[in-house]
Amino acid sequence: MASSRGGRTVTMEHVATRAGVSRALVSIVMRGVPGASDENRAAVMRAAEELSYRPDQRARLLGRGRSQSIGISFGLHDENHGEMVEALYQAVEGSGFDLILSPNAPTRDEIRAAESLLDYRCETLVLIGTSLTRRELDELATYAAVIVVARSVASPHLDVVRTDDLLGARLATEHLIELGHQRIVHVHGGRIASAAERRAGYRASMRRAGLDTQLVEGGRTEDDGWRAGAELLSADRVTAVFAYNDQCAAGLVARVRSHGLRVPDDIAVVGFDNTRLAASPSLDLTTVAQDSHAIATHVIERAMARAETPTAPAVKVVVPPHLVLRASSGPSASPPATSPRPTEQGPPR
Amino acid sequence: MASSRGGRTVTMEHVATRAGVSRALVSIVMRGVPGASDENRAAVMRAAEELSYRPDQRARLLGRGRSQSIGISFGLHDENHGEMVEALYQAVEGSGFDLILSPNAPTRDEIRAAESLLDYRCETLVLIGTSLTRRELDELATYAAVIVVARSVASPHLDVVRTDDLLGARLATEHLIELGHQRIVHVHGGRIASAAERRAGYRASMRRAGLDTQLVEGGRTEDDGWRAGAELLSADRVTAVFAYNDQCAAGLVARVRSHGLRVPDDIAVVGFDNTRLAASPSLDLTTVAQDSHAIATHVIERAMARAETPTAPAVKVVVPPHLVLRASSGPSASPPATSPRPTEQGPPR
DNA sequence: AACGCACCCTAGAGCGCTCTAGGGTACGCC
DNA sequence: GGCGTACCCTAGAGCGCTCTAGGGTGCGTT
Repeated sequence: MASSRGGRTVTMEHVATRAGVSRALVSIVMRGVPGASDENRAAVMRAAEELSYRPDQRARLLGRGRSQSIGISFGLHDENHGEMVEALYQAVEGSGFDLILSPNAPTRDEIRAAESLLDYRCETLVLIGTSLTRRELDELATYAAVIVVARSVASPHLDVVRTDDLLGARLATEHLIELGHQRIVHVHGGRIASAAERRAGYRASMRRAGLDTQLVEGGRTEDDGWRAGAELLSADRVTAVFAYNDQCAAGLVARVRSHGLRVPDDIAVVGFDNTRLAASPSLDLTTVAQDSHAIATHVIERAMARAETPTAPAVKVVVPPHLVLRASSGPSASPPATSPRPTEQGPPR
Repeated sequence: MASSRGGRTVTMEHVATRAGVSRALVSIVMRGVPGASDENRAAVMRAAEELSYRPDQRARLLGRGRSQSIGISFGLHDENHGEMVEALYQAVEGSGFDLILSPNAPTRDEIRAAESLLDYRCETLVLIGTSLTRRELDELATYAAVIVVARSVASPHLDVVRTDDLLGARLATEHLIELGHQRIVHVHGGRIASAAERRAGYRASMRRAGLDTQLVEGGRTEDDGWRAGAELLSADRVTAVFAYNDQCAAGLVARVRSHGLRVPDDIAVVGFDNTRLAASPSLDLTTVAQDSHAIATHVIERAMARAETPTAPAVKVVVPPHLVLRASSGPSASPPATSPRPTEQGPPR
């Protein structure tokens, strides 16, 4: 329609000519900075509108000395990362910065993803849940400011923004304790990012309550949860589980349900991350929610600060999560303690 | 490190100086085109290496007349889109084209996503599973070539690459029929993209087998499946279900299992899309797999062709899917045929 | 010796912006 | 009238590339 000037792209020059002003003035108007009369401003806007002109982002960034863009590396298949990315888009709004996405996936490793970001001259690299080694991260940090999200790294060159996993785990565990559960198992995440912190939180809460800890190897996927579920079924008198994350919890729930047990009546389950999955009616999972908006805001803030003063010492931000109560956790069906056989229903024992 | 030249970015100029040649020669070498002696080529490569120089992608694209980049709009939270994006990255490899991602999400609508792509002067817009109206699509098509993936649009301006949903639905349905099922319900997708085709495929297969069709309103999410599951439970003698997609199937399975029914013994289930979910051991879902690699290859091919001849008539490519057999489908537990009351329930027709 | 022809290489003009420097004007003030 | 000050506006030099035109060189031919 009023579009691309007969196939060719419309440039600032066209707008300038049409509005009867210089290119520079068009630039001023398009950037929304002061320095143009209201009349001309209107004229330029109209001309731009009529030609449906949109400034070329590449040229704009090139012309400006700096790129004002933030590169995001994220896991294409990780639902949490999706949430983070969405929050980042909201947080960056109106800051003048631009987000450039570079996904990593089984067939596209993180190094690759990061390099492509570097090629676009991003001032800052935001790596969500990265599994790069500290060495690789430090190397990257020589090319651009690096911000690590959702994982803790003790490098002096790297800013880190992450959820307080320890606190999250404590919230989850204490919730179960308050419900009267005593045999609470943690299906943990092994060596995955933040799994250690979650274990520590679980342990701390259990110890404080004078309860025995019991760990079962889990992981991040439903498969892992499914497998852990089998182990739980053969364990004795477990009435509650705190899983490494929602997906793991989902697999676990599926397994115990397939054995005729009820959630939460026979076994209460709490997850972590508050993914879409957790909210689904088939699961309705109590879980620990990361505050992705707060995290995103911090990330953008850090990214902009870094862009100004690249050499400032690394900043570590820890954001508290909160518990989201749903149906999967409930009071322990078993009488508080001492009774011999708490569960009457569960066949597998 | 050997990095960014004391904080400042290293440009072609630096490399040229260090290698003792002109900028133009560096350009030639970096682009890998003929026109440089082996000696100089080596010298430039070495200099670039030593300075760890990487060409600025923005400048490169700007300098070249065309952008050689393909914009991808995809659903940030849609697992299938993730698969497609990954396949696209593989397909674009070595073509000289670049992919630019722009996600859409609840807080970032598709128009927004597409516009940002336009700002980067993408030559082609690839819209995965778009829900834009045909009018909006045509409008977009005036700015750039548009390729619609995973949805059929009958516009003369738009290339379309999609899975043969009708065939997929037939594969699924006929599989269940061959297993001996007769009361096969389709939990459908309403007005969602490609839902109509899947319904049609289901109907066609059922009719051909002389069986009565029975539709239940489903949707794309687990919630939808969960709800549909309830309806199924109250329906009589349904032995098999073909669900709109895997997520819907998952919710449905969760529901029927929670009522003590077994999959596939009491009820067989087939999904669509072959998502990660379908492969998880807790589901182990028979499903229809889209051939995302074939689709991606076609998309890239189309994108490049479009970039050359923008005015060529629209091309519609339909890619056949295939059935992936897993545990969720199995022989019908109910007696083969002749039973007296085929349809006692099915209102929708 | 003059010419044709590869083959390398470089100068320099863009690409579509941004932004600094500086040129006008209009107005208020002494 | 001279001067300072605001305010608009424009020329033009980049930003870091690409790519066309054209300048050498060396070598084989006539």
